Amino acid sequence: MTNQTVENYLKCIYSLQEGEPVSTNAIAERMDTKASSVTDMLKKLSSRGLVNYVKYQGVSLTKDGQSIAVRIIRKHRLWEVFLVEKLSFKWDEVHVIAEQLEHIDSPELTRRLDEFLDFPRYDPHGDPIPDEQGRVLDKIKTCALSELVAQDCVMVVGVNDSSAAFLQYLEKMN
Amino acid sequence: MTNQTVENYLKCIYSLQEGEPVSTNAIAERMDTKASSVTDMLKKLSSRGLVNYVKYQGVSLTKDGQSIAVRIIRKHRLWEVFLVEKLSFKWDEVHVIAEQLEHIDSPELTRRLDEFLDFPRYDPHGDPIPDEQGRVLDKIKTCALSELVAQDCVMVVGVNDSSAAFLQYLEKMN
DNA sequence: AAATAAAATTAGACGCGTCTAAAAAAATTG
DNA sequence: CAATTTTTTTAGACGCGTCTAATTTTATTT
Repeated sequence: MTNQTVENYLKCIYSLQEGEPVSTNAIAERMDTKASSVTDMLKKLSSRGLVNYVKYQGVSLTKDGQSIAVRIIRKHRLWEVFLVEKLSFKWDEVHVIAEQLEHIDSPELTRRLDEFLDFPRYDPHGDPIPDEQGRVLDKIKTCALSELVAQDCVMVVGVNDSSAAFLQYLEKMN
Repeated sequence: MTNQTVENYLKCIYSLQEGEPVSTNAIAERMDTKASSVTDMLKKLSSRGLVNYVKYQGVSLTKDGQSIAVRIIRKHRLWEVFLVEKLSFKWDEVHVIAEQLEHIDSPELTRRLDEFLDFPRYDPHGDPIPDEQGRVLDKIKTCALSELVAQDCVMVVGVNDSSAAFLQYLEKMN
C-alpha cells in the first residue's frame, strides 16, 4: 500500500488511542470511510508489523507504527508553525494545508525546517511538537476565556468556533 | 485518474514539447515507464481535454493542459528557491524534494510563498519562474566557465557534474 | 515497392484502496 | 438466557495506473 495511506491510518489510530485498543468503527468514522475498508487495511498494516490487530478486538500501534505516526505529527505541526509564523496564515487555515505537507518525505527537510523555525516546542494551537527522537511534551493547558478572572495572564491559542463569520467578527474587533 | 499522475504527465509533455508533437516513446523513457502505459494515459488526458492526441501521431498540450503544467513548474521553482534561500540546501539537493512539494494544492500557499521569497524571477538553476498568470520569461543565458575570458562578469548558476565527489571537491576549494 | 525494423496500440492481467451486500461474532436487552 | 441489535468481517466487485505479450501502424532499407 501507499505511504500516504499507511501514514493516514497510523496517524488516525494514534489520535484515537487511549489505553484500550481502537475499534474498527471509530477509525472508519474518523477517516470518513467504510468499516470493511478499515478491516482490509488493518490486516495489511498488521502483516507489515505496524499494528497489533486481533479480529473483533480492535487495534493498537506497535513501536514501529507509533514511531511513524509521531514523525507525521511532528511534520504536520512544524509546517503549521511555518504557515502561521512565516507566511502569516491564520490558525484555522493551516490544518488542511499541513495535512498535505506532512507527507513530504525528506528527513533533511524536516530537520532544516525545524532549525529555520528555531526549534519550536508547540504549534499554533498549543499542541506539542515531537522532537527528532519522537519525544512528545504535554499539550499546553487551555481553558475558556469565560473561566478566567481579571488579572489572569494567558495567551490566546485558538477558538472553538472557526466559522468564517466568527473569525471576521474577531478581526473587526481586533 | 489522480491529480499527481495527471500533473506529472503534463509536466513531462511540457518539457519535451518543442514545436512538433511529442512521441509516446519519449514520454515513456522520460517517465521511466512503458509505452503502453503512456498510451493508456494519453487517452484519458485527451478525454479530459488536457491534450491533443491523435493515434500514432504524438501528443501536444491544450491550453488547459499547458496552464496546469505551468502552474506545477511555478510551484516547483518557487519551492526550490525556498529550499536554497531559506533552508540553505545546495543546488543539487533540491530537485527531488521540489518534485514532491510541487503537488501541494493550495493557490493561497503558492501566493504567500511567492511573496515570502520576494517574488523571485528565477530559480537557483537560472530557470524562470512563471508568474501567477502563467507568463514565462526566458531562461538566463548560460555558458561554460571555459568559454569565458579574463574580466568577464558572470554568476555561477549550476554545475553539469553533480556527483557527490565533484561537489565535495568544489566545497574543498571554496 | 517489397521486406524489414521501429514505434505505437490493443488485449488481458495485476495490486492497491475502496465499495456493497451478506455472513459471522460480540454486545445488549427484555 | 434467548432474542435482538450492533459491530466486525468476508466475499466479490470496481476504477486507477501499471505491466507483458501480441498486434497493428508507420518508417526505413535495399
